[in-house]
Amino acid sequence: MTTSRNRRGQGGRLRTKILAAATELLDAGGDERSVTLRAVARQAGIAAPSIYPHFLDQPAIMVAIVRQGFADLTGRLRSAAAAVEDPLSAVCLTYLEYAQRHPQRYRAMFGDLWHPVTADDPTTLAAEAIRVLVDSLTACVASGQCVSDDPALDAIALWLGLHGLAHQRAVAISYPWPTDITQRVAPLINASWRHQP
Amino acid sequence: MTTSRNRRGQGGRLRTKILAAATELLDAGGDERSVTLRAVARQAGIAAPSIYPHFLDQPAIMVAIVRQGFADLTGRLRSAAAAVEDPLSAVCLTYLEYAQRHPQRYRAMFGDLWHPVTADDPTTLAAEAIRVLVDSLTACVASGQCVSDDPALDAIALWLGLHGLAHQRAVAISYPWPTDITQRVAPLINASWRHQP
DNA sequence: TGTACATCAGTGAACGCGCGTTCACTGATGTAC
DNA sequence: TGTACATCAGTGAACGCGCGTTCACTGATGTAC
Repeated sequence: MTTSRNRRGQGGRLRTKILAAATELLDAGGDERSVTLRAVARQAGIAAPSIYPHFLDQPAIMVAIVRQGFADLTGRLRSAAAAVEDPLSAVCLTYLEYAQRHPQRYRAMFGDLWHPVTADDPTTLAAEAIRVLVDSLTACVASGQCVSDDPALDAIALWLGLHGLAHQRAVAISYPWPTDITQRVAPLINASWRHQP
Repeated sequence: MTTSRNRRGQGGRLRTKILAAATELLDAGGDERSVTLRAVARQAGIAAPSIYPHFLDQPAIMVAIVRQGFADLTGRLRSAAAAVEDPLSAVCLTYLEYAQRHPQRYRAMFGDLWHPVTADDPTTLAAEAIRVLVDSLTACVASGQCVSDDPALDAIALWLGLHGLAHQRAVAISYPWPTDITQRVAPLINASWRHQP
């Protein structure tokens, strides 16, 4: 892609390129096994050892993808939560939309075994995204549009339903889902906490 | 393990042993990447080429594990569905129990990308298990214990909720789930279709 | 009953491959004087 | 303004490893006669 090397002091730019190449591989391959260090280097058009100044080792690349995915998802959810009308629904739909738009990334984020090691491991990152849901539900209850005697728990239950749909959609690409499953299932999932009009 | 080779005509027995070894590896390793052909051979205490008379190639081993898992799960669900009292709840709890007892197998069954190739590919096998849920819900409606205007769709929605919980529990082993999450979430999930007593 | 032989379960050694990682390097870029 | 030099981005070749798979084989088991 780029024809010349980065200028002095701009070496960090390659990191972005590497991460983009790795994400492309994940999205295309549909399997994190295809995100090997050498494959990433090939995709980025660089020599394999050039990755090391930017990533400690091969797993670090996957970790970076997952972190970036969570940052992206959380950002979108926060934007949705700022909607004036029915923010809770907006958050739910945004969540499902993200998973549908980037199924492989979603799978990598939520389908991998989570190894809590550092402060910003996937568990923590996921909790951040879920917190947006909790806050939305809490606000919904506070405004009297929803009812719940335990918003935190109900939000987790709601998230489990969303995750079930999102994950299974990301996995079973060829399963003959009804095309309107989101519209039909999403209301069912949170019907318990929502006043019927 | 076994000290002598199988007798003539009993060669098929090794297949069982290989499959058991592969399942042990999956359960222990927590990652299907550890189920390599050579690792399976080591675990079974045999030479690597000895696997070939029983499995076409390495992926065939994983396929066999998944198929066996679905057969096991579907069998348990059918038993639960035969319960005299509240069969639908029994089916749901059995489902969650299976996933909790064999998290790695559950992940392999439902977390992998599903490639529909043959008539008994994972999609079909999963549909068989889900059918038990559909039938239970339908029976529940027929007996007047539940209400639903579209049992097939509601059953899928119910399954998505179950799957969300089961899968996430299988993945986030260290996540601080409330210990009573099954009891608290399961009723929420299907509250919409169940008459309150 | 004994023996030659076909069959079958399982093995050991070897292959080529892609992987992650290391090492010494190249050559352009900026800086000190 | 010119030049020597340190720095930095990125490379090419090589390593050892575990992998999936192949091949020719061994030796026990059953069977035909």
